[in-house]
Amino acid sequence: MVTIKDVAQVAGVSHTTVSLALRGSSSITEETKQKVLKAAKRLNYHPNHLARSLVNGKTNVIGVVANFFSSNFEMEILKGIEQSIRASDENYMINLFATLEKNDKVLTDLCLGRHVDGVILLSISPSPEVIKLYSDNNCPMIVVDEVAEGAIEVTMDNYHGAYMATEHLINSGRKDLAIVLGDSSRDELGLSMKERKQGFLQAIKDHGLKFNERNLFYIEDYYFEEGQVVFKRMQRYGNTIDGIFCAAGDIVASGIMLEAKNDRVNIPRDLSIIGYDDIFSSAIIDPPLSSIRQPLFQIGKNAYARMERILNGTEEYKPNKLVYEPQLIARASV
Amino acid sequence: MVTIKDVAQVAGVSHTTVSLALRGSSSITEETKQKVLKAAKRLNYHPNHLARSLVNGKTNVIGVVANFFSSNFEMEILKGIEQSIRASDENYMINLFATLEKNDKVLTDLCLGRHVDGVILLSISPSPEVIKLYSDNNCPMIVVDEVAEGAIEVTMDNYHGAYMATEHLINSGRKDLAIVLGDSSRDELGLSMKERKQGFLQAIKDHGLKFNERNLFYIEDYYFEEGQVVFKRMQRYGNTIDGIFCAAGDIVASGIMLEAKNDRVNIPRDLSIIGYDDIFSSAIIDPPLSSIRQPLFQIGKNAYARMERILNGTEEYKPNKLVYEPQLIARASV
DNA sequence: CTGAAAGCGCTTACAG
DNA sequence: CTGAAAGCGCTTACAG
Repeated sequence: MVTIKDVAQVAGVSHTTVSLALRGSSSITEETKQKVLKAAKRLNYHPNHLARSLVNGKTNVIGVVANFFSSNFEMEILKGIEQSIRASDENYMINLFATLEKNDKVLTDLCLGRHVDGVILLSISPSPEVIKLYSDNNCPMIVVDEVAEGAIEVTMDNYHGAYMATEHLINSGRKDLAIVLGDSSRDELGLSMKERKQGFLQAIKDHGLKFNERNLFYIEDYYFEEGQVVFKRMQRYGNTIDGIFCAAGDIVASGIMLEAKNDRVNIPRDLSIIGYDDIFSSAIIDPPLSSIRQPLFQIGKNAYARMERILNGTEEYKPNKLVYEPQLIARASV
Repeated sequence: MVTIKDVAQVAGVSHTTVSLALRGSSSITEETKQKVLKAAKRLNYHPNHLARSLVNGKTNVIGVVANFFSSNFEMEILKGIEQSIRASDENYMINLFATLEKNDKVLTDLCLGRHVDGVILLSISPSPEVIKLYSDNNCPMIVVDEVAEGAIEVTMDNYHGAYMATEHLINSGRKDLAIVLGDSSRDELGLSMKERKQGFLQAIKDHGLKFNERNLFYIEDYYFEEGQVVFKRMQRYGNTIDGIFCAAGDIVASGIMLEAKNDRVNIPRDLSIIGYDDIFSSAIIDPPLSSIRQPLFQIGKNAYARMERILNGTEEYKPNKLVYEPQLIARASV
């Protein structure tokens, strides 16, 4: 392994000079600088990032933490982050951490173990202790889609989205509504699901309808197949459901639709359904699926750009809240 | 920031002892060990990973490099990797690097800058120099979906997949076939696209048909919308195309189908189409899209598990080749 | 303009 | 069983 000392030896200077020259210090002659650069090139020298970070106190990596990265929500946000990285000429690395349980442990280690300069959490809810830890350690934290008093909170108006979706069902004459919620944390509903449930219930109430608790369904992993299972569960008792708000998203909604089709249930004649996320396929399935669109790409893009500005000192780190608005996309499934 | 010395002071021992105790050295009394653990806990001590890695010479991170992570191919592989991580009790971190150009630069820096202990490349083709660099530095490299003589190569039989797809079209009576290729590298076709093209042409030849060069189409970003554009391009000249092999994947194929529908072209009566990847929505769009399925999830799972075994010494790192077989999923679009 | 020294926070022989 | 010392590869005052 070639180190700064090897370069120094070849260039015939001290390793201090190499360090200075390599980072373009103005106190180095153009001549010695060239010597150093040439030697570095010849030896194919690359600074050891660990050593550098250890003394600098910064790692140049931004951590992105989520329960998983393989679902549509995370994927769209990642797309935005990627685009932002490309548009920038800074050089932060993105470190993805998938963590199902023990969030606090991972987050604590990320910060205190000096793995990252800042973090972006996706649908992860940090405890107040962790938030304080980050704040005490000057490690900026942007939390997307969850509550995090004391950090930068970026949320979508899920209440409003759900309200619109539900109203859309009601306006088309549906009366016996069901809701499908996603519950990946396995103990408590995440922020967005909580809000969607509230929006759904409120819309029902505001329109003088009643909600039957039996019409509350849960899925866990946001898989297509879970939608199929949910539909079967719906059929178990004398089913009078005529409208489904699939708050768990379009993929699950698609599964419900396929099973409904197999079961000769005509959508939207016998049953209306609306999803969430407006994924690309929703426009081309049969019938096209109504949905609620969220600006996930933008959110990812902005979150990264902001983190970058905070880390390079262009913007001050100041905990606050930012809410994005969803949009109803009405299609033939309702 | 609390360091090992702070813990030592509180525990009333030397920092050496702390280091030993924390990692469960057998040469430490149970008593002092407890003292140390208590002190560490009280101070909320977390070892600085940078310092630790610097002296260990290993980082405990595995780099996953791709052009982007937001497409279906990468997503499915990521799913597999995630599952593998969860099934394991080792503690490697996954570092995702998205890099459009200058692959070699990134890869060199990853290795020489000691960012990672090993890398998994997705559809990224490393130069022979880089492969040698990794090998010289004892940094294992697994390359998925590309050529990499001297590293572990994991590929899918794209030639065979394309051949099956094309034959499927031909068997249903199609004669004037088109192919849509993805070309994200912007200079040379990637391995899988090259192979798919060959399989396609060979099948045509083997069945005594002819290929019209005009029927060769390219897209760049694997976007749904590009499929729509491609279909419009197909319509430009007196179109006699009656079968499309969308080697660029199901998302693009879906775009083609939507545009065809809008144009009152009946699938499969007037036009057959088959995609690649068998994404979840292919089963529910109208009509259901034939496709070629690849075991991406398995590939991701196995690649990670293997890397882990190599890094912890359970398996020897030995460059070789592994080929996975694709599977034809016939649906109504052909 | 350049170099010797100290230090970042850890681990690992080596004494005792 | 425990501690003093050296060292990982770098950067940053501080002299000269």
